[in-house]
Amino acid sequence: MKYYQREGLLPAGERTAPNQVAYSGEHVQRVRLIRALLETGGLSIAAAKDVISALDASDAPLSETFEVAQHAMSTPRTKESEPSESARARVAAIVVSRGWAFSADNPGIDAAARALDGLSAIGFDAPDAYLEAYASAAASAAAADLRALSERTSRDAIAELMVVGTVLGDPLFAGLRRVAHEDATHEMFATQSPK
Amino acid sequence: MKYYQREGLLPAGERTAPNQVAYSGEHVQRVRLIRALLETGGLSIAAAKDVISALDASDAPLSETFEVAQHAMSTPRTKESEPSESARARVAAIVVSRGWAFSADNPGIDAAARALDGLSAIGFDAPDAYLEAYASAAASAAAADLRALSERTSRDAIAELMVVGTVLGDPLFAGLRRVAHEDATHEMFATQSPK
DNA sequence: ACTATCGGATAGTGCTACTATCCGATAGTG
DNA sequence: CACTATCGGATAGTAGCACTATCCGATAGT
Repeated sequence: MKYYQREGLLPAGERTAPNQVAYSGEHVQRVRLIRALLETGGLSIAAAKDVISALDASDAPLSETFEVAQHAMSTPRTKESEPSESARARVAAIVVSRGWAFSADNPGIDAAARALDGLSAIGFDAPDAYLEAYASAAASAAAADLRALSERTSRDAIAELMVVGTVLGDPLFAGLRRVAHEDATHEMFATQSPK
Repeated sequence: MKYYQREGLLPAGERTAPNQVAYSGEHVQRVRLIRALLETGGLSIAAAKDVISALDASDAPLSETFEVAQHAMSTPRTKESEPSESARARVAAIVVSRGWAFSADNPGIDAAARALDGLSAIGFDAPDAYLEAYASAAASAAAADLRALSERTSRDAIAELMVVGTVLGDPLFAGLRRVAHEDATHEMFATQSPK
């Protein structure tokens, strides 16, 4: 906690006396947020710092705040190698066919392309139907994110949800997909008894 | 590379002479797979080792192989705290309402619950519609995974795709969701010029 | 006055994922 | 057949990250 303050993640508490500091409920919430970003979102301290300072910069335009969140997520813990050009083209093709507007340097393209490269390392060249299913799942999730955003009124509340939702949406999906997998395999290997 | 051999991720090459070793194309595929697991999948060396030794254990039952993959993904880089009981209940309710069969200790439940906790740390209590959207996205992805599996014939090929697909499906989705986000925000902030 | 506690600063720790160096032996070359 | 260059293998060292422990001076309470 003193460590987080040092790193600039957590503001100092309110001075009540020269050697006493009081922490409000807001601080507690902030700590929870930091831990969620670090543990659940898998961000590094540096990335989390970028995210929370974007949250606190209430005067920055929303689009900029969003970019910070996108960027924080693509700060990998281990260095990432370049995806193959064919995988990138594959992803771009699927995305274009869905009519999405995107810029060529969107790091999501590379991230998806790297996943495709990994799959082809075991000889699985993802068919269009597979990619389409994932793209459509991603579109549904993104649409849900947007709807959630539109229900908030204040600029700060929108910025917060935008940033945190960007980071925490992935683990939310990942967890649910794992449960869905278990359900699917229950049917596949009917050997184990259900629930 | 020698490091990977030391850690048991990569088998030794074929001896051609007492001090010469030849590497086949299989080795380079294996290296690609390892790097995909580590960099793209975000696994630790230890988790990747579990995964690849599960792949090589061709005689283990498929359900067991699958569990190894599930477990490897839930080996976090930073220690994870317990999710709140209410968030767990929330996830369980959504999952039950979809009629999924799952065991109470499925780590996906906790992962999703932690994400929910993080969201509520900024005052966002995910509405049912939001969770439903993510659950349905997860179901579609899981179904696509299953279909891909069913197109492979040999037991080894199925095990491989099961394990690697479990690990790499998340980053694939994550990348695509980020592109979808950019598309969505393009419409939201019509200030920047498209493409 | 006296001690106990607090905030703040500095230095140290444990872990992970590599990387560099050394060494003895063999492969290729004249 | 000698000589050097290279190779695999083993051991030790490194860099970065996320903390954690210790010290210190000052103030709060008795």
